[in-house]
Amino acid sequence: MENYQMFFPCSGGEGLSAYHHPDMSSDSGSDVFGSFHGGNLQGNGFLKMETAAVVEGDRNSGGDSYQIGGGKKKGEKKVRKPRYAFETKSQVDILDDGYRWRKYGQKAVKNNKFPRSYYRCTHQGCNVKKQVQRLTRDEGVVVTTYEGMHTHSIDKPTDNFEQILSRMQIYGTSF
DNA sequence: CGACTTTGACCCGCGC
DNA sequence: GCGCGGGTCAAAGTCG
Repeated sequence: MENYQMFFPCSGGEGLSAYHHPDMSSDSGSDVFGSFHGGNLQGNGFLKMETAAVVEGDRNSGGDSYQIGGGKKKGEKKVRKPRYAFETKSQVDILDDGYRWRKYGQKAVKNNKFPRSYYRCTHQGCNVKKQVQRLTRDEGVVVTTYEGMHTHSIDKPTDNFEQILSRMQIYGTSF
């Protein structure tokens, strides 16, 4: 939990640099994930994004009255906050996307023997959460689920991953 | 000394 | 109503 940074930003730029965003000016959000499915990152095998599933889509994600255990629904009928699940092939659990995350919990999942970690953006007024879970079948696959959207600029300049994050923001605001 | 991780307990929704 | 599973809080500890 100390040298994950070495994997990602600059040193591990190979995997990230492989992801070339064609021309993402402001076409359409759906095209974003189209790129993900295209498997542009598979070139290296170090980092690969394949699945991007939007579980929930909602109107407000930034300044909603988020209450703990108040009205959280995970069903498909009741939408609360947009959630984006990314299946990422990585050796490390922590995917440093440039933002600052603070771990606030860790629970063992029933179906997985690996615990799921809960992270929260440490920026003020930013209620973005993310949870990282490793698959039991493939310990090299990490599922990162983002919840909410960042209302601030990126904290740390990461090579090209920043652009990926930008894309995610664009896609998120579309909802 | 500040920021962050760890870990147990608590809370809540849901199924039985 | 109870138990289970999942999500979050908060105190204490750790690291830079």
